[in-house]
Amino acid sequence: MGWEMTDVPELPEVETVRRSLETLIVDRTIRSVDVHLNRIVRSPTVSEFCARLVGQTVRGVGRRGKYLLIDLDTDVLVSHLRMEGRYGFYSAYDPVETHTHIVFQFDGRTELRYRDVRQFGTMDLLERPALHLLPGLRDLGVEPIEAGFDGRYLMTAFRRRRAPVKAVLLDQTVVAGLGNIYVDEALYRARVHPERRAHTLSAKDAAAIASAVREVISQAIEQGGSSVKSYVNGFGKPGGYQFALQVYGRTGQACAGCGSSIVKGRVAGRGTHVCVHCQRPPRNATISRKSSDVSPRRAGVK
DNA sequence: AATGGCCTCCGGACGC
DNA sequence: TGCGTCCGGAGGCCAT
Repeated sequence: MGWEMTDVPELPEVETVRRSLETLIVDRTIRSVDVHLNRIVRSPTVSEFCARLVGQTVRGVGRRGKYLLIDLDTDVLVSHLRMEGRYGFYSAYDPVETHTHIVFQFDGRTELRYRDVRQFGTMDLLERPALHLLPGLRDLGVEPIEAGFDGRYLMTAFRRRRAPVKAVLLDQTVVAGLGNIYVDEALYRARVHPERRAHTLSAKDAAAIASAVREVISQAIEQGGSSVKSYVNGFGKPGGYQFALQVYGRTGQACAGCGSSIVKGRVAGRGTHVCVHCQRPPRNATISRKSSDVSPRRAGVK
């Protein structure tokens, strides 16, 4: 696993976790719950969280955007991995790894463990009818790989937004589940510079972005995502999509299309990877050909 | 009122 | 080695 990448679970990685969990925990009954780090549990109180979970059986595992939805008898456990949350399925005798914050014990000496180095992940336990009230989950926009997400939909969102297109694509109320990696990848494939103001984009740009998003996300799902960190040990194979990445993490390397160097800068407060030759910078762009002449900090030479 | 941008949470990685 | 800085998803806050 020497090719483990430092990245954050986005839709494809969460979907990969969902599929793994589905095979591992559906039909299992929770016998006890240990919470070692209270901050992960946002609602209800930690004691109620544990008490209500005990005795419930997992009926299914869903996903909406980057949220995992663990369906129980009467409740739904809503889990967001944020930066580095991950699940693992273990024997109760397996040594407990560092940063293990929550443990769900099942029958037969098996456990689902939640680990999270950054401690940013969250869990909420809600009764099923209250699911649509949870802030964040409640406000999500369309799923990028479902009907309704297309150039026209994006154009409607773009028209009223003056922010950089990257910021709009990262806005979960517009599209659910995109994060830094796949936005950079999709914009590269659509040949749109991330600093373009959304409202200046043409319908053609919006259509190109929509199809690039769909393509990147569906291919990443097929490959099991590109985040090794979010896999479920033993089952979900490590993702393979990192080998398909064209710009993310390739600072200083050659663009596959034109051979010029991939440049890294900052847009919407995020590290942003661009081929300034294939993605024409708008006027006043901070990531432009000029800035690309300044030597990159590190060429990822292998 | 809605929008955009900045700050916060945290600790590992990295630079000096 | 030791210390400071950086990084980021989403929620909170504030200015416009």
